[in-house]
Amino acid sequence: MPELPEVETVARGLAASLEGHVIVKVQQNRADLRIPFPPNLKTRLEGRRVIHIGRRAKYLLLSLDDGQILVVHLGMSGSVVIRHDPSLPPQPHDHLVLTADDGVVYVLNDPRRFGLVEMVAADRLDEHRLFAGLGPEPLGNAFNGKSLAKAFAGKKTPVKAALLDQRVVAGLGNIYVCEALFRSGISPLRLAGTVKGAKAELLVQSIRQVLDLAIAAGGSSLKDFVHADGELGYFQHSFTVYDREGRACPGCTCDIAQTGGIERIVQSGRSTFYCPRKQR
DNA sequence: CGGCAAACCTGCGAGC
DNA sequence: TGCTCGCAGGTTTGCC
Repeated sequence: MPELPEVETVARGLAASLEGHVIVKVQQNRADLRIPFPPNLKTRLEGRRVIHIGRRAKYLLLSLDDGQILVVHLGMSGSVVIRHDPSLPPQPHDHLVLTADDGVVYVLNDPRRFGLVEMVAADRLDEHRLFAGLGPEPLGNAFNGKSLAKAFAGKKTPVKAALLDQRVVAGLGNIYVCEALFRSGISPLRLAGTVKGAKAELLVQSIRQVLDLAIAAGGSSLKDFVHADGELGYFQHSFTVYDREGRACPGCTCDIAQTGGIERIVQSGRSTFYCPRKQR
């Protein structure tokens, strides 16, 4: 489900409620998601205070008072929701349930189980296998036209696939890559190595813009994404190309009956939505 | 090494 | 109504 804006939205919602509180009870309902849960997770979490909640790429980071970080990835279908009424019945696919010292309950639910939970020492986070190869944060200072062009240099893969590569830039997924490419007027079929100079700079600005707007909208709620507080994001109403096959391209003045509007193609096994007239 | 398809798993909507 | 098929926001593996 979630790309960077959705994970950022969840992190902010959790921070507002859970930061500063002690985890008093942990209920783990299965042994693994994509990978096994950390051994002795219950023992390692109970009694710990959550001192900070942040995000790196698409990973939620819950910093604990013992120097460890609880790392959570939501995969395609994961969510973390706050359950203020602990008497509510558990839902299918509730895999991990944390109770805080104020009685508030936090539930990790993930039907497809593509997500993961890991425990990492804070001072070793960057060298951990999940984080060691990650590219720069797209909203950070290290990400700019020059650095992106450098990461693209010599790549023969389509720019769409290159932007989905978390080693190039960390946090983009299928939706926001499609949207950013549309904003920059770059065809998803163009080879990454040909995107440089002013084009690379424009692409960087397009990525930043679409992520900023999506975060301000609380992310995108397609099927099942909800904020930690249960609210829906609404950026899906602002999609220009994603999931809009056959619809008019905003800014295209040509006749949609003749052009067919937004097109859907498959690249590396995943849907790409774009306008072949505006994106070159 | 680079690039792509397939695999992991469940749910849902479309179409017959 | 009920079935089958295809597709879904991610990442890793293994093959060419």
